[in-house]
Amino acid sequence: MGEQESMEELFSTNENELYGEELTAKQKRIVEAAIQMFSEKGYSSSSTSEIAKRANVAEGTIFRHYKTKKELLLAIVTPVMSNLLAPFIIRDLDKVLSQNYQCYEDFLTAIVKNRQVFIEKHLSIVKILLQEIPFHDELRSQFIDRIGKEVYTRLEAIVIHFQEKGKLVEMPTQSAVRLTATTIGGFLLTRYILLPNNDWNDEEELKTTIHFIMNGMKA
Amino acid sequence: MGEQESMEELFSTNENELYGEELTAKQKRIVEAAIQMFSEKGYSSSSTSEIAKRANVAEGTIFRHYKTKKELLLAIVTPVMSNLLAPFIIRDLDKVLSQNYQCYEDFLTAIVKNRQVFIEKHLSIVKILLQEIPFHDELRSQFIDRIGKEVYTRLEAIVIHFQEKGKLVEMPTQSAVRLTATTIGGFLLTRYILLPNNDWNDEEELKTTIHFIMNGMKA
Amino acid sequence: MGEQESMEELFSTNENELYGEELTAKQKRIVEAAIQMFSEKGYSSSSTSEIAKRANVAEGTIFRHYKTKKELLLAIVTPVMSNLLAPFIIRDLDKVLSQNYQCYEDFLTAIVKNRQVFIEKHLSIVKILLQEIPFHDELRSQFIDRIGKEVYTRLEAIVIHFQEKGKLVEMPTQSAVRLTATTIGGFLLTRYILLPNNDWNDEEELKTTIHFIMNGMKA
Amino acid sequence: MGEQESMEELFSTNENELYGEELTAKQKRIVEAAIQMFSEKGYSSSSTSEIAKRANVAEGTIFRHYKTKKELLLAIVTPVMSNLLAPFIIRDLDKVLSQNYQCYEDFLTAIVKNRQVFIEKHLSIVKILLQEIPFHDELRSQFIDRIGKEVYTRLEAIVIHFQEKGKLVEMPTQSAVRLTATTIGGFLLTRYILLPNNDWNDEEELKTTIHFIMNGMKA
DNA sequence: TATGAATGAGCGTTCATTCAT
DNA sequence: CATGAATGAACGCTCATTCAT
Repeated sequence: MGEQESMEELFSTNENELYGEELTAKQKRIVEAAIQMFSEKGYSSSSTSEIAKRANVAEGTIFRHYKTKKELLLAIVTPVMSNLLAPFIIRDLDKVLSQNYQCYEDFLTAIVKNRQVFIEKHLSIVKILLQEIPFHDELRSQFIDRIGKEVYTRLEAIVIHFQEKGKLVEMPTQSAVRLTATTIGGFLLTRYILLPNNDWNDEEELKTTIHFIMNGMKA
Repeated sequence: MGEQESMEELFSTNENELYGEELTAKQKRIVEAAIQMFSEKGYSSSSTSEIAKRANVAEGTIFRHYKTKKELLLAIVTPVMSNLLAPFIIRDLDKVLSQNYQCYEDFLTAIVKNRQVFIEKHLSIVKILLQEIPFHDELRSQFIDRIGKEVYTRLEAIVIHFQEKGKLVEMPTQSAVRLTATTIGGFLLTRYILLPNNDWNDEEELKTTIHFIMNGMKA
Repeated sequence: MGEQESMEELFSTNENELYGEELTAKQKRIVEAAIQMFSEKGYSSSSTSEIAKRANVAEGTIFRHYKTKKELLLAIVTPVMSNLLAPFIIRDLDKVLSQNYQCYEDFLTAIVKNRQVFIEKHLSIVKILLQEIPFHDELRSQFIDRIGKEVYTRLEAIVIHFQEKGKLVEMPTQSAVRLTATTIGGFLLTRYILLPNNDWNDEEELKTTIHFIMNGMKA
Repeated sequence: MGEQESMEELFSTNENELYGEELTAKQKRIVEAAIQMFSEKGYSSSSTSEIAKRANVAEGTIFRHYKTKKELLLAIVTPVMSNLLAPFIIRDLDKVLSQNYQCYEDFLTAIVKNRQVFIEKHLSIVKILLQEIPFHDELRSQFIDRIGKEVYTRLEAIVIHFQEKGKLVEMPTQSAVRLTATTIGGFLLTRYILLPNNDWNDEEELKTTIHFIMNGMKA
């Protein structure tokens, strides 16, 4: 109970502050219009003129706040990217590791649930991020170098932890990490991007997915 | 043994014939230049004038062969899409099902290996396909309706087959299918799109992945 | 005398307001350049890029004010079309009819003089209008349905009026109208379009033309 | 009677020979397709590629027979232009003049009827000619200098002839010519170009028109 | 700070014409 | 003689960005 709570806390992100209070009303409208357009038609097929129209703002106003169209993209996408995998980067992650086996399942469950809330809230932006990562070096390097690697390191630590306890099959750590990550990632991708229109029983589905991972990694 | 061979045959695609012999030399150069550009900068950030330049062809020549830029995209991407998941659509898939447990692993192994060859050969196009599916209704509906659903039906048949034999945990069929599909899909995505620069031991990795699925789905 | 004056008033058009005051300086230059080009080389042989050059304006500027090249054409041509035959549509035309025979000649004289002033002022545009009517449904239907038919009705009323007074030969009304209209129209066409370079004695020519009509329609 | 006949002969044009026998089957199809397109959408909005398509001929074939698109236009339009006013240029026109007053009406009637047949046969080409004359110096100068002036001279001779006989009002010859020419021209223009869809009683209408001219020119 | 008119480079596409087959 | 692939200039139009107000 107390554990649950503390974990929830652990991974919580104050989403209200993705973009700070410093955004003016017009800026907010610009950002919202841009998110809408970018996710609908893609970044490079969206025109600043239509963004301005949807935001009910003069075209020049966009460029007062964001020097270029690309800067607007980055302003939208980087905070989400930073926060998306934030829970894995938290310092006291280690504490979690010191807990017992059941808690590993709980840990996975909690983290996935938490990320689902986050993704649901920022689904459009997540889509934009996935779309644009391949074409913008800043995004890609930030994602891979800063975020991907950190997450990998954390997950590696977890896996080693459980492998040492003899609870996980002897497989290359890298594979174990990848299997966990891609299973969860695959689930989230399917759930929110590929087949969002299926009628998902989220509770059930999550349980199954975690079970599948645990089973798969067992000896 | 003989089985292996026949299966290999079963799933083989004559990649040389993705685009028939009917392509002229210039057409080939156009298609190649377009593939290069689309995968580098994305479809809508690629200009027909630069494609022409790279193909060493007059811009008008592109439009003699493809009425529009979009038609060029589709000409590149649809054959790959059709063939990508073709092995799952083969009629005598059912025969495979009548075989024993070990053969299921073999079946998965064979199919993944085969798809790896295909993907490696057409990696750029696969990337383009993934990028553009969200923005082109023709692509999306073709992918989901015609291909996705067929594959799902086949995989469902396989899963039910093994569930009936009592070899698979009692989980919702849909989940079982999704877990298999997303695990393999997740592996391929990671292997070729997200982290292609890792130094992968493909043989080992595949074995682990299959094992993981089999384990995960066991009771 | 006083009558003459009031009639002159009756048919006067404030040509200064063909295009309202709302046109900016650049817009005026665009419109003028377009009129020049369209009348010189025809609408579809005039390029927006050369119009821009002649107007000393960036090409994009044209499209800020007129969504398409065709919209530019219509913006130029429709006000002239509306005003060209406007005098025939005036409500109190009937009053004119209640006057005596001499006044009919005066009426024709006044109307033709008035239209000559208008045509001289907008000659280029009238040429464009005549050229483009066959190829633009909006123009043709507007000209025939809205304007042509109204004018016809008015002229018909006049002719019937004088036929009832026994002053005109018994001919099919339609023919009488056509003869009047085509005689005047033929004169204007010859005067301004076909042989504008003849040295015309306008005063004399008009008198002769009216006399010709009056004579021709007499019993 | 014999007179009538000889006049009919006088003005007859062997329309079959507008374009000589030397046209190959493909050339005929090209010319026909071009006439269709030019009159539908105008010369400069018609593309050689669509003309080729409609003629069921390769695009290159057009340029084998006509060096340029413009040459094709001229090949279509000049024979019609030459023949359109041909009757006025005939040498023995003078003979006609030596005849009496009734014959003048007959003369006008015969000439108009004859030209109606010609126009009906080549209506599309006449339309093209009218459209394109303002934009092609060759056409305009040929029309004005060679044809217009000749016709004018002939008509002038006729008018002077009748004025000398005291049968026509003393008006400037130029005006008299113009009135005749524009009345007939105005009729033909209205009949075939402006309001071809009215249900015309050609016989009646022609009689009225001629009467109108005769009346108008009487003292 | 916010505007929106103005820009001119660049877009996808069409064009009349050429020429090897 | 006929073809149609190839051309590259020119087309109408859109774009991200600038800047005077």
